[in-house]
Amino acid sequence: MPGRATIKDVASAARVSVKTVSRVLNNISTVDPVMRRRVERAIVALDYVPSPTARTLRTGSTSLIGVVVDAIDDPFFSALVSTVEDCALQAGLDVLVASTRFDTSRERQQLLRLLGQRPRGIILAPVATDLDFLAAQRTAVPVVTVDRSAEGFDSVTGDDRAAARRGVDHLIASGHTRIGLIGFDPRFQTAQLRRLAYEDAVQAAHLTPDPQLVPDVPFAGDAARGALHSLLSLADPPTALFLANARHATSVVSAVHELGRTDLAMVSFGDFPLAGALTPSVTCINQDPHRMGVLAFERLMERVDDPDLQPLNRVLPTGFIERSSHTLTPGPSEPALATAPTRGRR
Amino acid sequence: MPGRATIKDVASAARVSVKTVSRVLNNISTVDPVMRRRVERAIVALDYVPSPTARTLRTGSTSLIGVVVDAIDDPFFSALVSTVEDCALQAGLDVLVASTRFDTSRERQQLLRLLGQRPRGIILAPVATDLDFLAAQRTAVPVVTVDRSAEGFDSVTGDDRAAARRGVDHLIASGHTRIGLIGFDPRFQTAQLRRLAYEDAVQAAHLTPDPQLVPDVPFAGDAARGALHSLLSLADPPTALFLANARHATSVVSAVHELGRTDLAMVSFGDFPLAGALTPSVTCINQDPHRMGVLAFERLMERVDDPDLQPLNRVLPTGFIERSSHTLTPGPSEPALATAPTRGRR
DNA sequence: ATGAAAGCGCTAACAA
DNA sequence: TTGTTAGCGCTTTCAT
Repeated sequence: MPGRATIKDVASAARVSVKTVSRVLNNISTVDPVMRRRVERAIVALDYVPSPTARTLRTGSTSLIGVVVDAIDDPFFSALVSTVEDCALQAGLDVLVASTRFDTSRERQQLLRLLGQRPRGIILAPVATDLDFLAAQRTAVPVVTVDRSAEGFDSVTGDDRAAARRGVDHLIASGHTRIGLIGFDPRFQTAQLRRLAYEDAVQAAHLTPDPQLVPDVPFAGDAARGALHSLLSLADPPTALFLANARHATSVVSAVHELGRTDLAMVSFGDFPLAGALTPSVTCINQDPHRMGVLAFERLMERVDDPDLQPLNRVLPTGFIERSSHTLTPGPSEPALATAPTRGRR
Repeated sequence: MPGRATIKDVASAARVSVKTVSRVLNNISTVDPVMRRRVERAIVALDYVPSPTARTLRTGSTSLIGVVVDAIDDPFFSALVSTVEDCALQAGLDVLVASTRFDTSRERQQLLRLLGQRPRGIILAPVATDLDFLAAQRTAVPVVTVDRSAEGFDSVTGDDRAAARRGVDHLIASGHTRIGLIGFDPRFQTAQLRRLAYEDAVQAAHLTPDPQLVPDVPFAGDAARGALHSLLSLADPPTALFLANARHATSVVSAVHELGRTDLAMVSFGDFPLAGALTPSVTCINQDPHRMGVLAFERLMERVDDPDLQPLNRVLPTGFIERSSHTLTPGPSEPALATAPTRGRR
C-alpha cells in the first residue's frame, strides 16, 4: 500500500513543477504540449487522483449542496429530494441530505453540520422561524426554502391558503356543516395558512365555528389517529374531514377504514399514492414536489452566481383532483355500512 | 463581509493558542476549565464552525458516507436512506445521496463522483454485477450493498426466495392455478430470485408453467400497467397476481381498481402504505427497510474500523402480512362486482 | 497543561 | 510558458 500519489510525485516523475501539473489538471491552455504529455503519462503511471479536499481548502469552493427536509421518507419530500438530486447531477454537484424531524434544535444542528461542509448552497424546508444564524455574514450561504418560507430567504411554496380554501369549500358545497380539520400544528406556517383558509371558508358559509373541530396535531409522530378518535367521540361529531397534509391524511384514511367509517367525507391537502384506488377514492389538493424541486434548485444556482439578488418568494399554483370522497352526503347521522353511497367510479 | 472565522480568530479572541482551541474542539480532557470556558465563549461569539475540509486534509479522513440507491422516491429506499441518515447523525457523519435509476452507467458515474469526495464508506443498492473498479486498491473504500448482493462485498438483503415462495404458495393454497408474475426484470438479482421461487412453487403444486404469465417488466418506468393489460387479454388469463416489488405493486393495484377488476387475487412483495385500507386489502410480504438500513450502517462502520474483515452476507427474514387479497376464490370467470367477497376486516 | 511550528495537497500570486 | 513561494484551516510532533 504505497499511499496515494500526490501532485508532487507527479511533478517529480514528469520532471516539471507542481504548477505545471496543476495547469494540466485544470486544463489551462498555456501548457507546452510536450510537457503536458509528460505530465499525463506520469498521472497514469502513478494512478494519480487529485484531492478535492485540498482543492477545496485552497479555493474555498466545494461541489456540494445541502438539502434539509422534515423527513426523507415523507413521500412529498422524497420526491423533492429526488428531483433536486437529478438537477444536481446535471450541474455536477453532490447532494448532502439531512432531516429535521420537525425539531428546531435538530434543524439547527443539521444546518450547522452542513455549513461545516461549506456547501455551495442549501435547500431547506424550515422548521424554525428564526434562522438568523444562517444569514449571519460570517456564515452566509445561499439558501432557498421550500414548502414554507422564512423571512429574508428565497422561497418556493404552494398557494396554501387558496388551495385549502378550495378544498374546504368543496366539502361545504357537498352539504357538510360540521367539518373537522386534522393536521393543525400551530408551530408551522403551512398549517397556520391552511387553518386560516378553513376558517375563512367556515365563516363565508355562515357555519358555526367550533374549536373542538380543530384539534392540535403535532407534525411529528402519529397523533392524527388520536385526533380522529376524539373528533368522532364528540357529542356532535363532524361528517367531513379536511386533512391538512398528506402524511396525516394517510394515517387518517387507514384509521377510517379500520373503523369502517368510510361514510366520512374527506379532502386531503396533498395527493398520495393509491388515493384514487381507495373506496371511496380520496379527493386531493395536488402539490407538485418535482416542480418545486426544480424551481428551488434553479433559484439556488441563480443566487450562487449572484448573492445580492433580492429574496424572491415564488408561489406555485396547486392542482385539485376531484375524486369521490368529498361528495359524500351527510346522512341523518346513521353511519352507513362499510361501503359508502359512492360507487360509480369509472 | 469579514469572511468566516477560523481557528486562529478563535484563538486570539480567547487569548490562547490554536492548539488549545483544537483541544477543546476535539474534547481532549487535559484542558484547564478556565481556558476551555474562554474558548467556548469565543466560539459562540464568533459563530465559529470548524472546517471539515481542513481537518480532512490533515487527518486524511472525511465525515462523509455515501448512499446510492435505485431511486430516492421509492418508498422502500426512502425509508432506508432515512434510517441511514439517522444512524449517520448519531455517528457524526454526513450523508451524500445519489440515485442510479437502474442504469449501470449512471451508477458508475455516481460512484466515481462519490469516490472523489473520499467518503468513509458507501452503502449501495447495486445495479451492475461488475463493480471491480470499486475494489481497486488505490481507490478502495468500504462498501456494503443492500437489497442485492455483489461478489466480494458485504451485503444485507432479504430472504427473497423463501419469502416469495411463501407468497406464491398462499395464492396456490387459495385455489389459484393461473398465477401471473408482474415485476420480473431479468437484469436484477432480486427479481431473478423471486421468479425462481415462483417457479418452484408452480412446480411443487404441479401447475402448468406458462411463460406468458411472466412478462418482462423493466424496473424503470411504469411498465407494470402494460404488463397487467397483456396478462388480462390472454386467452386464459390469470386469476391471481404475484407482484414482485412494491413499486410495481402500487401501479398494478391502481390499474386494477381503475379497471374494476378487484376480483383478481394478489400478493405483493413489499408492504406499502394503505395496502390495508384498500378493498380488498392487499396481502404483503413485509420487508423491513429500517432494519436493513441499521444493519448496513453498522456493518459499514465495522468495516471502516477493520478493512480486512471477510465479506459477510447478511440475510434478513421477511414478515408476512396476511390481509385479504390472497384469499379471493377463483370463480367461474364472472368478475365479481367492485366490492369483493372479503369484508370482515375488523 | 500549553504553545510554536511544520505540513496535509492543492492553487494563486508573483517571478523568471 | 514555466517555476517558486506562500498560504487555505486544521492537527500533530516536539518543546516548554
